Amino acid sequence: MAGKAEERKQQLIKAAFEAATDKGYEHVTLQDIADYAEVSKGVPNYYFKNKGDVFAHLFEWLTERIFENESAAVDQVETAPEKLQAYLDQVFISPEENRTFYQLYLDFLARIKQDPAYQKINAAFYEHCFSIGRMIVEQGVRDGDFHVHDVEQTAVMIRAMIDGTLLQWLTRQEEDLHGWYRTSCHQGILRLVGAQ
Amino acid sequence: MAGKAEERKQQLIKAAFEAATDKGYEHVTLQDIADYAEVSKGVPNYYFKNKGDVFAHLFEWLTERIFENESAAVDQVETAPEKLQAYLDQVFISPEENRTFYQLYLDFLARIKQDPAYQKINAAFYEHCFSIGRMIVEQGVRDGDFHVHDVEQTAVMIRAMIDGTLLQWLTRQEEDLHGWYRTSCHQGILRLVGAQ
DNA sequence: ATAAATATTTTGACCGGTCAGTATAATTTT
DNA sequence: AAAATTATACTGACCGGTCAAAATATTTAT
Repeated sequence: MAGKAEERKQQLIKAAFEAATDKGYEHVTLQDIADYAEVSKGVPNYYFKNKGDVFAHLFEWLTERIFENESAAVDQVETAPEKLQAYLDQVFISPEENRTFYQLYLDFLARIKQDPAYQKINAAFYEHCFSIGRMIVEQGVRDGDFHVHDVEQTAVMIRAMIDGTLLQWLTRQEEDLHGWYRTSCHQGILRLVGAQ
Repeated sequence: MAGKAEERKQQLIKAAFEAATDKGYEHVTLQDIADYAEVSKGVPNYYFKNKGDVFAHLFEWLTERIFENESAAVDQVETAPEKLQAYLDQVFISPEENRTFYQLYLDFLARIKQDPAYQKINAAFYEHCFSIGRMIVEQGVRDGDFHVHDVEQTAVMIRAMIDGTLLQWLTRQEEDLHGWYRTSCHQGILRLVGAQ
């Protein structure tokens, strides 16, 4: 059945994710993916065009999952400042959880230039992120909590702030900075949106 | 001579840089480096421990060059707002020049986790960047142009803003966004530093 | 219901090719 | 000539992708 094949694909994507978090994206071989999924070497090639195709699907899965988590977090509170807080709490959910996800995301970012498929997936992810930011800013302006000239620009800058902060936190492997980066990012964004 | 060996190393690093901008970091082989330097295959291994060592030196060279350019730009003007402007003009100097440098930088960032040597080089680069930001913010506060509570935090957030913006611009390969990102980043930072 | 036929999925050996690193020979420099 | 440098050939490991055969599931025929 088609459902069965889809399940297998999901299993392989999950295996690729685990292999990548263990060994680092670039060192993952088709054999690794098969091993982690507990199937034989030929299986990944049976369900996917090639290795890159597996990773493209993983990238898609990863960005969709990040977006869904962020989106769900924002939806659970009412006011714009609360939504912003919830958004950032989700982005900086915990050092352990963040690290695997965003390290892998960074691996993909570095390869976007080479692969149009990655580019497309990332464009969709950005659009999703911008939509969260736009929604929060619009509501904040409407409620008089925020003050901005250009909602779209602000939404884009909010994501730039988040990505830049996460990037720094990831690449400075110093201890304990996680909480500091979360509050710094929060305060920075509050300034971006002209909160009082 | 020691100077001669240093020159050769520089030639090889330059070759690695050109090969990487042409073919993409991950596809560069030792043979490529030799070819671009117009020497034979054995030479890179004679002057460097191994391939990773060549790239570590390239990373160092790259980040130092970025920092020097930014630093020089800032030094050419007087006031804090002017320095900020000059800083960003240098960061967003032109789509073509930026793209090769920052694409390669992004490649390195993705590999920091795997390689302590890369991590160290990047830590030094960040420290340099923060020092530029700190200096501008301190002067701005002193002159009454800027208003911030925490200079250090602001310096770090300025770089996060820059990196996040560059990252977005790089990965959204849409045309013409370069100028828009420059002004957006500028306006965002002006809010971060409490200008007006 | 059972057997036979067919379709799908899985296996793992294998191939072609790449590449980092090595060893040694040739060349240049001192 | 001795040392340093460069050129070239080679090695061994690795890996992506293929494929024929085996195993399993599904359908059809009796």
